[in-house]
Amino acid sequence: MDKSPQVLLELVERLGNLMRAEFRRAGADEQLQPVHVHALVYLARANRYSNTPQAMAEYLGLTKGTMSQSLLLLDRRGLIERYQDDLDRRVVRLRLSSAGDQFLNEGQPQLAWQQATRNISPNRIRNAVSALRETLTTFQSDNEGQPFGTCHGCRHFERLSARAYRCGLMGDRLSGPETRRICWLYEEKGSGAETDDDDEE
Amino acid sequence: MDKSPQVLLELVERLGNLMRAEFRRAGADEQLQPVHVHALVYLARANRYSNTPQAMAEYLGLTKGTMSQSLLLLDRRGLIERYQDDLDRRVVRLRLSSAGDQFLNEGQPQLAWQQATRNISPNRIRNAVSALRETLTTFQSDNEGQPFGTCHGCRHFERLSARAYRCGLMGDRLSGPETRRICWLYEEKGSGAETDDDDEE
DNA sequence: TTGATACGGTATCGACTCGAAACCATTATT
DNA sequence: AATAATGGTTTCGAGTCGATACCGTATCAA
Repeated sequence: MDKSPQVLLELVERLGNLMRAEFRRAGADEQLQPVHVHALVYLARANRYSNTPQAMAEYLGLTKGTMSQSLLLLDRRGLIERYQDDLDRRVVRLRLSSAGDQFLNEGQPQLAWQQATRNISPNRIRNAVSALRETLTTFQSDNEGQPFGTCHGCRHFERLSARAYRCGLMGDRLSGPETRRICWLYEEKGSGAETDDDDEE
Repeated sequence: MDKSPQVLLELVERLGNLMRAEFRRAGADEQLQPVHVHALVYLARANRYSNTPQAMAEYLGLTKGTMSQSLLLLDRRGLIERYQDDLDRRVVRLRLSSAGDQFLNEGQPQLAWQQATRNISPNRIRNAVSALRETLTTFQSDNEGQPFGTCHGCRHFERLSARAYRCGLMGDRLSGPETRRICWLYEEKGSGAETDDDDEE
């Protein structure tokens, strides 16, 4: 019996804790809690379908009520902007304000992590990524959570031409950069979880 | 420029969040917050030098004040026991009560994780462990955090004979199982962080 | 058209987290 | 013996978080 999975869990948790502490530090100037920083980071990475309170709550593992609270605070602080969706007027859409954008660029919450991985070869990192990604997928399909992936590897992704893409589920055309953002509607392509080296280019 | 480190960070955080949610679920019956469950898990793994509020706070990334609160709660719920150290009467020592032990065995907070890693080969897990461990070490030496390792790989570890061990720092003899518990006083052996396959046997 | 129902989001409540700072014993230093 | 350092506790206030009730909009069925 191998105890490595246990050890891996310990490491993920520990690193997660440290990053949370790091986020706490990064948000201290602006009086932000770690979860707020995390929300901003998410928002900076989310695509057009995923910038709603609901998707965000799902991603961060919070209830919509709690999420609403946090968004209220971020709005008060002027770090995000809320606006109504034209098609469905129940839906609120979110975007970083320029202040929020600036906060992320200046505070660099993820810098400490970049530093921490500096000694590890890209190859080893990629391997770790692939292993953890698989773990995540398994975990989520066990617990019917939302997947949250990028177009690359999504079953709805369609390539129209060399540089034109499209989401088959929503029917929209997508720009190249947009295909690399986090999407709520992501669904694994094949049935078997075949992930060989599907990082990103 | 490779974005893998960024992706790795995202994964670690996401998995960390999910495990936190899992801990929340596991503790719901007993009205425990995730951090309480985590504290119990830590206590079950800590060695004789590391079962104090201070070490625990360090490990979980909390201040001693906050830790004191959580311990109060766990004590009230009868999941841990506190007793005084004989040598230094300022020091409080902690142990799982039988109820706490039972909670961990029944609730199996880590089971979901075990499940999630079932499809990944031991070898890939070991590689991921090694990469993350190195990241952790670098991160900690960047931020002067406590290392928290096991005897294996610690500079104070001494092997007296085939089956007898000793901590050179504290001068105590250690049983085999005890050398595999988490220790607060851990210090990396060499100067270069050479970790090839130093998991555990 | 008109309900009934589902859905996205907000408001309120209570238990709890968390850092900061003050505080209390005990131990170490001088 | 006085002073400082150390391990823990207490207190405070802002905020998290799930649960629940609630509001407005959309969808579905007659």
